Amino acid sequence: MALFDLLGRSWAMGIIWNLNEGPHSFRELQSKCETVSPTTLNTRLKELKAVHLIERSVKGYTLTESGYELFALLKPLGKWSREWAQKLKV
Amino acid sequence: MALFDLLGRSWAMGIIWNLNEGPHSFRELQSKCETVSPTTLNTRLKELKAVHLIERSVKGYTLTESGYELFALLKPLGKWSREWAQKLKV
DNA sequence: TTAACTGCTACTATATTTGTAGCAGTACTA
DNA sequence: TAGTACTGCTACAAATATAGTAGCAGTTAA
Repeated sequence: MALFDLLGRSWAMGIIWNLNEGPHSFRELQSKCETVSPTTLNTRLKELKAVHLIERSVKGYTLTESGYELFALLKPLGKWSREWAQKLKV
Repeated sequence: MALFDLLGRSWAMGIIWNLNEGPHSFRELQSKCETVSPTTLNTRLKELKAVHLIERSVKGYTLTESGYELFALLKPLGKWSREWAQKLKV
């Protein structure tokens, strides 16, 4: 349940989702996650670093091996959510 | 991203996770999610009902068909998180 | 030296969550 | 009939999390 606690915080999954596309700088993440405040972004990044899901490299923030594993599990949610959104509209 | 916004709220995933085991009453959910306040629980239940992921039956709150689909996608996270927790301890 | 970046912090305002108490309804039992 | 014990849920204040804006200190390049 600790995972749900971690992921169930604002932008945690959004950050992981965006980092899958490759390394991103702090400001890049800020613009990708449009309404995230720098305060929250920094807090989330610290938390994700602390549990080794992301790390800082020269190129910016990147997913660790574990981070990629987690993304792989999250990925199907993307497709499902689009189908689910369709159903809701009807 | 609307899905991440919805799931990225406190206890949203915990509720879905617990409801997979079968119908639960309000008070049962409250005791399963130990530190959830009734205010938040009720808010979350309303939100999940609004998007038809859960519904109320005679036996209590239950997952809808969509809800079960979503749980199926979330399920692998349980196994993964245990392995991940192991790594962190080392 | 200046300009334009970078990651990040400080600060206040607003939103969310907690924690506790308790109400109104239903079912059962004495 | 009155009492007890449940139920889902609401009210309210305190604590916490997030947003939004401004700007600092550092690096890079002209």
